[in-house]
Amino acid sequence: MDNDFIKELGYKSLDSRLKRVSDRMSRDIRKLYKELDVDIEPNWYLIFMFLQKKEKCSISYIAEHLGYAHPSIVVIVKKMSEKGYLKTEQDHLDKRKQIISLSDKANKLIPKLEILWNSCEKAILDILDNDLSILTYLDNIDLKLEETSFHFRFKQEYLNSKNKL
Amino acid sequence: MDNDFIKELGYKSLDSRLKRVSDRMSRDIRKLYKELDVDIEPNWYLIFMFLQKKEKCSISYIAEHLGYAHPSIVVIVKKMSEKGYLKTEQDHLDKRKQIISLSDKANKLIPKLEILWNSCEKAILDILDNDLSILTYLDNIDLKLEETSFHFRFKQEYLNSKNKL
DNA sequence: AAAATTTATGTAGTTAACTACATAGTTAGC
DNA sequence: GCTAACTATGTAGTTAACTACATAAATTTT
Repeated sequence: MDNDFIKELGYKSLDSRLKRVSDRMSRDIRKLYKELDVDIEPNWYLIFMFLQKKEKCSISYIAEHLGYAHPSIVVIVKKMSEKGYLKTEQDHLDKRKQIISLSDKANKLIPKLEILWNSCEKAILDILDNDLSILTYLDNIDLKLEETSFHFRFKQEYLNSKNKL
Repeated sequence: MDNDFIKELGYKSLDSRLKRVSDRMSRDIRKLYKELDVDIEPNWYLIFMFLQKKEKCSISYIAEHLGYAHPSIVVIVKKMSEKGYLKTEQDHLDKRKQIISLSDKANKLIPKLEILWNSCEKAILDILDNDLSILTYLDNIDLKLEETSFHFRFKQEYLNSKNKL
């Protein structure tokens, strides 16, 4: 874009900037999934991959390790189960827990999904010009926000400004 | 987070990673706005700032220069007008167009908002460790996606993979 | 000058995240 | 062993973006 106001604002609009990029990417991913008539939602890929690695685990375990709030995972797991991609069994020791795992249907589909995931990966690598150092910056942001939340930082800066007046 | 699966996936989950960071930031910004009982929505700041610069312009002009779809702007402008922060008049030459500008109420509030925006800015600068080079990477991603959409890139990679089989 | 196309705005419904709240089961403290 | 606190899951409603469609006005084509 020629006159991109958000870009012009620089770091001031960092969150809008990040949101805009990720929104564009997920929109385009969704578009191709639709075109190819894939039966799964784009945002299920993290759950598929995580369960490939972990095999069996509970909803809150998934939420914690993906860094999402648990209701987000509850909703995705519900949809994936309805489509037959997940098996759920109750934990015998702790009856509150649901033990989630991939179904046979999921395991059969995964090779096809992997072609899709790998293509997406290549497209990402391409837009990054094979330079992965942006990840270092993202790691650092994550680290800083873990240390002290953005809410706290923002609030402190605000209170400082008020005191100076 | 100790075991962060999204981080572990690296560039493969770039879009989820970007989304997660921006979501966290906007959530925290919203939280402080609520705490301080500010009468405006966090995502209005781009419109306020843009109209400070442009003074008068149409909805689609705003949409184009912020890089959003027009209905997003329509909705925000509607809410801001209802709260009395925007004036709208019909363009005499082109009766389809609405000419939008900041109201007196908006101009009176802006000094207070600027304290907030500046504090947010400082917090962002702080999490970036005063190193703005992440912006260069984002600029580059924007540039690449402008050249060739992510949808096209992803599709090409997918078709290539299919042909190789 | 009529018809076709394009542009500006608006509306309705979708998505993927969230918070706040509810409920049931588990663990800890006394 | 009862009560209180915590944990796992689930539900309802919110948010900010979107697409698809609708309509009216302006512009272009024929």
